Amino acid sequence: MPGKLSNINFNDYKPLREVIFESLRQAIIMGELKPGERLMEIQFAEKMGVSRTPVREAIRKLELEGLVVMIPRKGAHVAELSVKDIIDVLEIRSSLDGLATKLAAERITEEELNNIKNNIQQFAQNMEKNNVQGLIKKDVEFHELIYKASRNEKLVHIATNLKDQIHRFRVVYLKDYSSPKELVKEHQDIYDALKKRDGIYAESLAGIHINNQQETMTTYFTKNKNKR
Amino acid sequence: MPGKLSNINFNDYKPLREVIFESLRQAIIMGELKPGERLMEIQFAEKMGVSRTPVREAIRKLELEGLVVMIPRKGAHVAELSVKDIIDVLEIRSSLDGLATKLAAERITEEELNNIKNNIQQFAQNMEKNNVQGLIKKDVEFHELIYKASRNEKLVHIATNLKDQIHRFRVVYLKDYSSPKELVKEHQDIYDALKKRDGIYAESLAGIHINNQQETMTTYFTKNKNKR
DNA sequence: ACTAAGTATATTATATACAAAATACTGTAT
DNA sequence: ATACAGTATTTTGTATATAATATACTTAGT
Repeated sequence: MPGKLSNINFNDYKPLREVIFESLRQAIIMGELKPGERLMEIQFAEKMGVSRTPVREAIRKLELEGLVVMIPRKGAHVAELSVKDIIDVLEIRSSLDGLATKLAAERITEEELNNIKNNIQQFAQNMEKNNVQGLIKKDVEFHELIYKASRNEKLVHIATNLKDQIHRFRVVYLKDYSSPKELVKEHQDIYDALKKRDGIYAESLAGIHINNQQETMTTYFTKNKNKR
Repeated sequence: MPGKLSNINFNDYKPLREVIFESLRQAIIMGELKPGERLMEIQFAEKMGVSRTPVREAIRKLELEGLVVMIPRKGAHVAELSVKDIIDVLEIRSSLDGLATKLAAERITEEELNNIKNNIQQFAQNMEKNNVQGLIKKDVEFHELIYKASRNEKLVHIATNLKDQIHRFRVVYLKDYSSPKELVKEHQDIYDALKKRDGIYAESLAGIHINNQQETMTTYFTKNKNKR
């Protein structure tokens, strides 16, 4: 068989519902669809030039993921984000990041350690350039790298979901209230612990790292209470 | 307004898709639908006397929950359970049970503590009667009580999902390989720590509790390796 | 018997249709 | 103006229809 053909994947068909699912999901995570905003099937179907059926199926999945709330016979709307919700998510993340980092300390490869090293470097570069969007991206990536190194797919899945649930909000507060310098220091410390394969220390550092974020976030909310 | 009427909830309408979702979900968790078994829309639709539409929507949700795997254009089947999957789930549970128990130590009410006390008592009764089904039920309930006391709804949601993903399997191994006496002791210790509001100790006990289950499970698999 | 091509059947993916409920609108009475 | 009843419109929930793909079933050739 000619080499070229073997590179083509004939099985990359993706159902419409999946495309729509990812599209709506992204729109919610990125804040284009605001919390509380109604999701009307016909509207999306027409905008995308498809029928209601695949849109409905996409919304069902988003509902289970917690990004969308359904009220029978009334329809779906983007899930609201209360302060309690965000604290709840960060509480869980603190624990799961600890676990992921502990597992990563046992299972991470040299290559993966290098990827993390590079990530920290790039984070620092974005910091110098005052590139907030880039900072967020690299911060998200840092945690993804560690989760992947844990070799626990379900853990990756849950963490991704939790991260996405509060991403809309992170964009807001990370911009104004966190200090990237501290973040980069914390990332560096975690990396060092991973490199030394010190699971217990890495675990506690990761937990503290998220707890710090929780505090930053709480500060943000007490200062901006009036805006709500 | 007459008192009687106010007790009636006119808003208890549940869409068919939800009924079907829960029904299929239960069938998978309880093992009536076996891992790998195909889920064909028409079949279920006819059996339940409905159209394919609500069945499809139910399956989409089950897919996101991880109980069902979809292959485009080929259909859905009940997710298989590898040993790795179960270890992964228990790894996460160990961490989350620790978290839930720590939080519960801070937030649990006297009434909830009593419920746990009763639960342990009932567990012991089932043990004397050699009632395996009852044991499993009370064991599940014990953990549910603690999760609820954590006052973190998302944590409850995730833990429920994880629990259900491996429930089919638990039924098998808990019957033959775990020693209820140790379980009751561990539950009792966790209860004592909660009562004393000793979060740190309660957390570590809860983690160990799940790790023990993981070991029991590993033993089960090494002994039954040939059967697979 | 075993394979391969061709055909029939079953199943999924999507679109459309229709009933029932929710929402928006309109006009009337106060 | 405000509240309310009644109607029109929109939207959801479910059923059905249709096209495309996948699976099962022949049957011819070896």
